Amino acid sequence: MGEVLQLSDLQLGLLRILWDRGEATALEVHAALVEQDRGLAPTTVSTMLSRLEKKGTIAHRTEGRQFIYRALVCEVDVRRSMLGRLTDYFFGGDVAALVSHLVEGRSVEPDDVARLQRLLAERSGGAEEHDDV
Amino acid sequence: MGEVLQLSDLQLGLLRILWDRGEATALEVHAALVEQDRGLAPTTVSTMLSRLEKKGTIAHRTEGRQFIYRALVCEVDVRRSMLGRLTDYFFGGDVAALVSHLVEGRSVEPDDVARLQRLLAERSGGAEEHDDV
DNA sequence: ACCCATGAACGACAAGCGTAGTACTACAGG
DNA sequence: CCTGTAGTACTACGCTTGTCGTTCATGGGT
Repeated sequence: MGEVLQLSDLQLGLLRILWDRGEATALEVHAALVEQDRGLAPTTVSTMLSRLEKKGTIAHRTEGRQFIYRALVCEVDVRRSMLGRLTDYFFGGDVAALVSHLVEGRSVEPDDVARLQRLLAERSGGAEEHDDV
Repeated sequence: MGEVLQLSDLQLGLLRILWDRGEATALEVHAALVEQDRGLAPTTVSTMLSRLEKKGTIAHRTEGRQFIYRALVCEVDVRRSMLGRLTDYFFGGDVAALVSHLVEGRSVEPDDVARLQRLLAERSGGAEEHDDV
């Protein structure tokens, strides 16, 4: 349905800030960026924000002379879309293959394994159908 | 420890071809691209290949007057690196969280769930240590 | 009524990507 | 020896990103 969104690091960073706080002025976004050691000039942030808006990813309303931005795409969608791309690319769209890869990799702790087992059990025992993501 | 590789779609596509066949001339790469409906001029492919080489991602040797390219990075590394980026970004580096997200998503079939359960069982019961990815 | 500060708008610029045409080189066949 | 041809090198162009500086508008304080 919606276009496949292809976001860069910085763009994702801006979005994340908007997701985290719902709305923010350009200056707030800038401040947040600075806090995460991402030091950019305020104007740079504004520029990025405008461009993102032009693409329809975010929008703003005006309050006094400040712009208050908010995201138009939700994190889940972006996440899904970017993950989907990777999945398609490296695993031919086979999500299970991707999961295997992850589980086989070194970075899953025993605790997590247990957690995932529980999750899968729920899933397979599953008469329950959740619609939420 | 190498640099974090940030590859675009097309770049990944070229790499994939090299990974699949080990080595290939520019023309072979072009042909392969065409086969996957990615119709580009041969010169475009060459250009891309050179740029990739300049960045150290691939290399070539000369045979006659043809260049035979091969990848200098392996698929596993690229996969890991790109996946890692996403994981860090969307799940704070928590691979298990990513796996949860995937499993909770709609696209895992019952068969796969079973497969994954087996995998996890192996993993938790696991005395066996495989080194391969 | 005037000036200043604050913040948006506009313009600029370098680098990298996707795309491709044209120039050059060197081997092969006559 | 000369030429055709195959295949790389060079150059170019438009577009997006990251990065800002500079200008412009406007509302608030004196």
